[in-house]
Amino acid sequence: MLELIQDDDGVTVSSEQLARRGHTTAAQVRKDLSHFGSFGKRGLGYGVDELKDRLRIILGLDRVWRVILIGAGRIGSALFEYPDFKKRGYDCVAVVDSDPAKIGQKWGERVIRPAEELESLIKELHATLVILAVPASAAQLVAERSVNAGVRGILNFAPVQIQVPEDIPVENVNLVMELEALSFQITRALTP
Amino acid sequence: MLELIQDDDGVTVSSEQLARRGHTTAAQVRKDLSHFGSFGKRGLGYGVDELKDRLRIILGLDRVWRVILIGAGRIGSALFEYPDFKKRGYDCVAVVDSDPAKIGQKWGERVIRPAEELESLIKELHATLVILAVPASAAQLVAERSVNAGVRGILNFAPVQIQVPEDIPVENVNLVMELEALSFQITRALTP
DNA sequence: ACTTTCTTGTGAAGCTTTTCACAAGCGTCT
DNA sequence: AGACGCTTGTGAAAAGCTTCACAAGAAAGT
Repeated sequence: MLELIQDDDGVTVSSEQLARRGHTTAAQVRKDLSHFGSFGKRGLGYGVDELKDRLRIILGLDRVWRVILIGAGRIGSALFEYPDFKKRGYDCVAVVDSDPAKIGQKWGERVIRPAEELESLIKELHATLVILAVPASAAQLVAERSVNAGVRGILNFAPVQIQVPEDIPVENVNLVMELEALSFQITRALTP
Repeated sequence: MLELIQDDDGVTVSSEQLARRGHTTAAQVRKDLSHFGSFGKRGLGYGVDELKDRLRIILGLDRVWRVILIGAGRIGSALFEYPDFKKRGYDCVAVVDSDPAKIGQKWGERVIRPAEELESLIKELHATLVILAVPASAAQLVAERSVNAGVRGILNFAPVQIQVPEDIPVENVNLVMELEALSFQITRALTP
């Protein structure tokens, strides 16, 4: 299991220390990292700087990802304001919405564009990812349009399972499902 | 793996059909469901109504969960406005924030309460879950306070791993991590 | 140089999850 | 009633993942 390594100011860090932070075991950390080559130093651990660099490359964070935000509602605005979005290598190159009242509004430096321009924006701005922050009813169509225009991955906040070609990764974030997972765990703990 | 079954208007539904919706396999669906008893009909599939009822009970959705929203910022407001929050059995019984400028504001029928009242609100309103929509720096402390006051589960939107007793389930939602998962998958597909 | 103390990388063992495969059951049609 | 077409439930096999355990290497002290 891949866990994000939080910032650390030591010079080296051992698998044991990483395990505690990442809520896993030392053996697990070592096995995970060994899949990507062996860059630890025996007796010492992993060099923090080297580890960060390697992870950056492994996760594909050595490049800037161009993202289009689809949907300028509450969720969209929450995401847009997310503190270290750009710092982490994600550049929101456009915001689109289908509501005429919102089109033209300025969000920071971005002007909200009409949804019709989605395809042309993806192509012209070379966007690689889209964030779907639209109502469930619109999600599937917008996802298809995005993929057809060349998007490579989708972060889906709409509470539906969208169907796209297998080679397009989709990450789903669904408040109600997360809550249901909690409900299930608590319920199961009560009735064994 | 448990997948939520979307609405369906047929009378029965087969494991095959469920598998397609849930992005899994027919055998998987049958095995999952069989853990909770055998209520399918051979040759036909599962009765849609019975399936819904059973899942509702299994997931613990036959009761109303009392939720307190901690943090009335962008993310908090997006969650609060989530369409079928109450319809799905979650009742947001209070909203708290530490910003004096926000305290006293009305969100729908709820008045934003000061963060100091967290413990007393949890106890008085018998809240079972909290949604953490606070900055990363405040998350751990607020989580501990919530657990000590009797909360049973946490939905964490702060971009940190919080540490709580093992018997308290935590679901994490972290925008940047989700994006990094996409980055990783796309990168891996490009460099095999 | 040698011993001690760490810690990695990794084969092997153990465990969990997923897939396969098929008997058994249900409904329909003849 | 019997044959046929479907679909479940579930052992058994396969695949995947986690933990164990330990040789091998690296620094530091003697």
